[in-house]
Amino acid sequence: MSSGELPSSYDPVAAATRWSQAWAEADVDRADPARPGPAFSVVIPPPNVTGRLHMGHALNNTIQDVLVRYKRMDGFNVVWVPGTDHAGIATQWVVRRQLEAQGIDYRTLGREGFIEKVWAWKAETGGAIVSQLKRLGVSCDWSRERFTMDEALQKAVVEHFVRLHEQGLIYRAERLINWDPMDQTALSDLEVEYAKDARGQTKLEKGELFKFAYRFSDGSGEIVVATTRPETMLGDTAIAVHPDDERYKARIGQTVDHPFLDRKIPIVGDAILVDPAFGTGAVKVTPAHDFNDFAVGERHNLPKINILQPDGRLNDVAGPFAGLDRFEAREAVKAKLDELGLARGCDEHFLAIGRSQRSGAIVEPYLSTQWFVRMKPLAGPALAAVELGATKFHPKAWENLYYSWMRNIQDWCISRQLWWGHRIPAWTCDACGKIHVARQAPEACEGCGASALTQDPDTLDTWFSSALWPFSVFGWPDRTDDLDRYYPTSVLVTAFDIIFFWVARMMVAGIHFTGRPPFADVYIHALVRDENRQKMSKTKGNVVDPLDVIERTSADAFRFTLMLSCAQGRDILWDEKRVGDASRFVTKLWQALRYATMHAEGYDPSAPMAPSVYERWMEARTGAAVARVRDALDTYRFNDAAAEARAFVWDELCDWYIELTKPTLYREADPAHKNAVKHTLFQTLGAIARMLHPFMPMFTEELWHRLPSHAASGGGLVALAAYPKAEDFAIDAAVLDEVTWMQDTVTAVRNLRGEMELSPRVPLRLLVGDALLLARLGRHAGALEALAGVSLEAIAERPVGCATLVVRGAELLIPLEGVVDIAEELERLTKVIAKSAEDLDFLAKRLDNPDFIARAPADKVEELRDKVAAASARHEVLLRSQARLREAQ
RNA sequence: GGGCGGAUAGCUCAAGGGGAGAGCAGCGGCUUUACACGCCGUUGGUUGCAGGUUCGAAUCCUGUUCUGCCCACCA
Repeated sequence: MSSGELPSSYDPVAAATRWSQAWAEADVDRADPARPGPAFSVVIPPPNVTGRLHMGHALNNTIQDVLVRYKRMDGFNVVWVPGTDHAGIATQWVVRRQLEAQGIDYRTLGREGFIEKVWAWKAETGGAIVSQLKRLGVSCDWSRERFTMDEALQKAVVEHFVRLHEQGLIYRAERLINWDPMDQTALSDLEVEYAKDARGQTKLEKGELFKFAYRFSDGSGEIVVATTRPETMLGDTAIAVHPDDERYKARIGQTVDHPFLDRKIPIVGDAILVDPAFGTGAVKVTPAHDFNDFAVGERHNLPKINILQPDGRLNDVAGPFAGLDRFEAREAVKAKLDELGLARGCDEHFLAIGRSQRSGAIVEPYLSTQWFVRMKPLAGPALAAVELGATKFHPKAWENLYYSWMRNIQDWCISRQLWWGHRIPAWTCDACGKIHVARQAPEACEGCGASALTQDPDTLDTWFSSALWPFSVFGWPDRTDDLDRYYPTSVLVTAFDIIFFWVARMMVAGIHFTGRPPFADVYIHALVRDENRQKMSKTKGNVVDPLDVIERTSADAFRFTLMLSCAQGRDILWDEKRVGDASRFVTKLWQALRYATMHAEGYDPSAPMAPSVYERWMEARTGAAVARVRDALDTYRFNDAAAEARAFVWDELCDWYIELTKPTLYREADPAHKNAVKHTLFQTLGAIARMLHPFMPMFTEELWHRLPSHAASGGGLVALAAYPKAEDFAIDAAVLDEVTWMQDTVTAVRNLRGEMELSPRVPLRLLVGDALLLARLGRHAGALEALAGVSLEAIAERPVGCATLVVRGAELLIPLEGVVDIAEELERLTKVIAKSAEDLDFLAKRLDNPDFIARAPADKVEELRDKVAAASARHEVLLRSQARLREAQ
């Protein structure tokens, strides 16, 4: 591209298409295990195939892209695997609703027919999130895109299931599980959520505690129980009391009659379940419909009577109530008890009600035969991996959450009564009922030899396949070059809300199947909330669409905003205004480039260069900035990295260096010096393009190619250029000191102008008495003229009526005749002196403290002595000036 | 009922034992030949509160208040 005349503003839309094409042509994203360099591998947290890009995705993927681009430029063999998750329940729902909208009941299609519809839907709209991701400018290796229902990944899931089963870690059992009566499927404990009250604090909902009496079979009175779910009394098989409760102790072993059903119910003593102080101290026990009661049933060998159908209606066991919905039945049972004179009142009560994460239906504890993973033995090594530091969380505080979950882990219910998902690799013999778990459908029953076997109709929890993601995407269970080269992965970037669902389960599966934890680092990032600290959600209507933001601004500005906001351990409060800040930064940098290109003419990288102290200063500052940005990136402090880079560009390059180049570039000057100035400008901008590329990939590519030095430096894409290293830049302490001194002088003059409200147009003279000082300052005459509007002059004798500046203990005078009157300067000086006295006092007091001298480290004492000396000298100079000024008055 | 964060300028956040910083907002100057999406200068803080440790505390310890979150089977 020709560098010619630069447009006055950056065109993000053109840049996006131009550079994403260029990257694709150059195979920038493409990973090749055969290439050299240490591996840096990342697997994307696969978004749901039903998903649309939201702020969380944008943040999550920008972070990964920053890391991936940084490491790629830094010589690593990088792979970033993208993909999507089949999201069993969510996807089945979406397609089901779509069919319903066309008047089709999905069940009429049959299993095969429905699944075909899902695949058709996926082919048509399922890739939306992928193309949305691309607009962020992320550099995933799209040739490796995976879907958790891909054939290869299905094979991995089968292997996962079969091996765990062989090892006795997967079992089938009748248990009380969480049942969603709306979707009619089992759920894991994690998929059950509890409502939050207005404050979002507690999760109790208003309900009632209904009391009713059971009459003893022998007619010797009644016992009153309290319940929040009266309808479950149809499944009661015991009444529990505390064994030490004097009221009921003697009743243990006796029975009561069920009022509607032909059933005698025993009184049992159970110290674990019963709190004598709560309710009536007697608890009805329904082992088939309550987790606590189930445990009581196990302890006392009680029958478990299921009163529900899968759809939440009562079954035949419920006798007169059969066919009623569970909530209708509740009222009917209460009415009936009342009618029989057994109701004993009702108290208001607050309780936790579990709802399905997906459907929102109130979850029912339900007796059912399902598949489970025995988690305890699997959790041990996964726990140890973090404890021993083989996998590290950033920020570290999240390890606590991981530990607490892993240490109290329960068995995982993995079967789902859904059609869409990984089918369970288990077959039941039609003849004898024997169950076969196998990689392929068995030819014949191992028990009776019959050939008719039926595959388990259920599918697996989506997370059962996600758990394999870090190695299934590389070809596991086969041994592949990818697996050798890229597993374990380097870092997992995700939000805290799926630490249990996903991170913990990947740790478990990864260690169990490969012997190694799946990632070295886990970076947990923040949630993006709205400006009122509310979670973004469709129902609240406060969702900000990342694509809208990109359209209004640019992907580069958007990404930079996210990174500037990305402080560890804090949520991000979204404020569109901040994208404006980032856009201004893009513009600022663009303008700096414009300035550089304006002066490109005559630049010759092979011609002689005569750099001044300012060129060497710029180089040194660049090296320091590179070091700071690298350090921040290496420790996942993205906000610091972005802020350091911005401060460097704005405060050092633009506000100082570019201004310092003007006297040289706009006037006649030594050609070798001019050449060096241009060289430094281009070099610095080139370093900035590379430094910022991970944050703003398209803009920096544009910048890189527009640099007049681009062709000369060999061309190529910045995406493939080397990330700058601090050691590439010479850092000379004397140079830094010299320029800082000049800057202090300029700032002192500007400060005076500000205080005096003197326009920069008003020329001032800067008088120096000391010949040595004058010689030194003389080297910066051009800078002082350009930046502070002062001309240097030697004086033999101090003129009357001068403003005084003290820079590094030296007195500089500015004659005020005809500019401001002496009284005004006296007033200013008095303020300055007051401050100076305060400073000196503060420092001297500390030095006067004998304890400080005695106990503080020697270097701190020395440091303070120097400070006191400097402050004291400055103060003296100021006082003398004041005295002289008073005389002059 | 357990556990984990957070509280610093008007706002959003830095500083993790040595005179509290940035961006935005505010105020006062600048139509300076890259940029008014700009430049220069500048106001603003008893670091939630109360104790303690230390020569020295925003920083470490104890308590406390507010605030956000996670886990848990109280009928």
